[in-house]
Amino acid sequence: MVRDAELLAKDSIGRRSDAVAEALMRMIQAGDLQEGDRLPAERDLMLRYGVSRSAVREAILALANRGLLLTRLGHRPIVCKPDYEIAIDRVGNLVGHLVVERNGVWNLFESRIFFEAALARWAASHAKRDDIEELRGALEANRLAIGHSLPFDETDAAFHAVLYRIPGNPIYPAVHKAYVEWLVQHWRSMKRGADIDRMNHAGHEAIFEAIAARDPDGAEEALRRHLVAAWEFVRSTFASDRRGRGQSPLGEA
Amino acid sequence: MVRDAELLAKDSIGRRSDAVAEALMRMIQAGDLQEGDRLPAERDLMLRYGVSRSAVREAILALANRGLLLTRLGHRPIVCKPDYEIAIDRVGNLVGHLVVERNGVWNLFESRIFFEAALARWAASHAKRDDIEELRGALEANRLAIGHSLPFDETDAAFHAVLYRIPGNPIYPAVHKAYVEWLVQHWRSMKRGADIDRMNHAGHEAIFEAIAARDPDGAEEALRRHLVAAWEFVRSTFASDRRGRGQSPLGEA
DNA sequence: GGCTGGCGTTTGGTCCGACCATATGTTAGC
DNA sequence: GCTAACATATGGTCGGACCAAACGCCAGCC
Repeated sequence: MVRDAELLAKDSIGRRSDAVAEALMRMIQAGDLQEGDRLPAERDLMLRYGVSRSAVREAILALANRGLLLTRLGHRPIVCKPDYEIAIDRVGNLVGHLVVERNGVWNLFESRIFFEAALARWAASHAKRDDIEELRGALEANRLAIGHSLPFDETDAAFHAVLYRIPGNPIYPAVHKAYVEWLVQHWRSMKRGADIDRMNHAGHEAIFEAIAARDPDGAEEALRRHLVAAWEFVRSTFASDRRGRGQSPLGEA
Repeated sequence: MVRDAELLAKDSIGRRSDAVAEALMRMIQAGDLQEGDRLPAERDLMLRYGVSRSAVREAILALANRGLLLTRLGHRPIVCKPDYEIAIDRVGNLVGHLVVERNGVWNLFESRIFFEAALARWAASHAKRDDIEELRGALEANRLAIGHSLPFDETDAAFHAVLYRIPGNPIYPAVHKAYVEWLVQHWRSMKRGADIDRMNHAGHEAIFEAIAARDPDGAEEALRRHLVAAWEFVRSTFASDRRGRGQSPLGEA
């Protein structure tokens, strides 16, 4: 029994469960608990730290809420080092609350336009030949899916995903995934025809052409046009949230 | 007693506490519980929903972890609608885990350079006269703080903050706050002289001049130079995390 | 011998009742 | 009228009990 060695500081002022959670977090960060390892059982921990099971449970719950642990009934909790996607996932439910407020969805979408415009510019300046080919492939797949809503949406997202992947920073694909998840709810259940698909595909094509032509300004403008058009088409689906005031994503030009 | 009306679905499959949490969340989202309102007492809720106090507590804890409730000992929990800052705050502790891994800090900083470069470009294209004046004021305050580490850092952050504020999207200032919080730990306790301050101020000045001159390309390049220089100066402070492979933020030019 | 089924063990999920610590409101005493 | 002690409300902790899902072991069957 390592009880004495791992005793909690008795003078800690906060909740016991916080102290336990911190102790566990230190163990994880220090590497005593590797990713995939199973945590000691609740009843063991309560002996080890000299607290009740309630405190242990609340600590485990807190870490699970932060994505550091994965709990299943009947299983010991599993240590689960979070990646950027999980990190953004955790904040996802909060975003759900934020977007209900005035302009919430627009703010979110505007940030996407802003970020993605910068990505398009970057791609036009720095994309390697392989990147361009990948983009071309995604564009072609998108073209073939015209008229089939579900596959079109998937290839649509895949095309944009390439843009997020090109800079090589693992944070960006996670951001993209977050945008897709948070925004997709707002144009679900939309009946649309192949003409809309064609419009979007044309937008993708213009973006691709500008990037392939190494034209940053053109790439950014094409992307802004594409996303703004998509927004204009879709914003009728939620009457409660309008663009309202705010600068146009296309600028004053 | 409204017990019957608010009974939980008995056929719910997950944990009881999750069901309670969801019920509370719906009440918050529906506006039955306004921001600042106090939640019913735990003992009331356990009667209302017909579950034990443990379940109620775990539900409250989960919502508190997500930032929807603010709990104090002896007080009833207070409903606390999260803003973007809180949302990003919640994900903050996770980032602490992420940056310890290889290139973690660099990935984070690179994303900041990327985002802020786009902000500089935007400012050069769209900043209003008031925005420019605000930027000029921040620059001047920064100049006056040269040689005084703490005030200089503050005015430094304030200068950059103006860039995040100019587009008018409330998400961006929250992102800036997050960057500052996450990255500041990595160049804390750095002894530096006024010459370093002068270098950073010169960087700010170059950014301001380009924005004031309505030169997007120049603004972006000045900002990249400034941040990359700051990075190069600071990265010696943590030997375990290097830039490693990855494209230069200045491009191949 | 190998697969399969059942049974006991482990372990998380829930409940109950009690007590403690802190904050607030109330009242008795000066 | 002000202050201090008391009562009340409320979250935090505890210990024990039981339930349900998952796992592991072992016997029995093909």
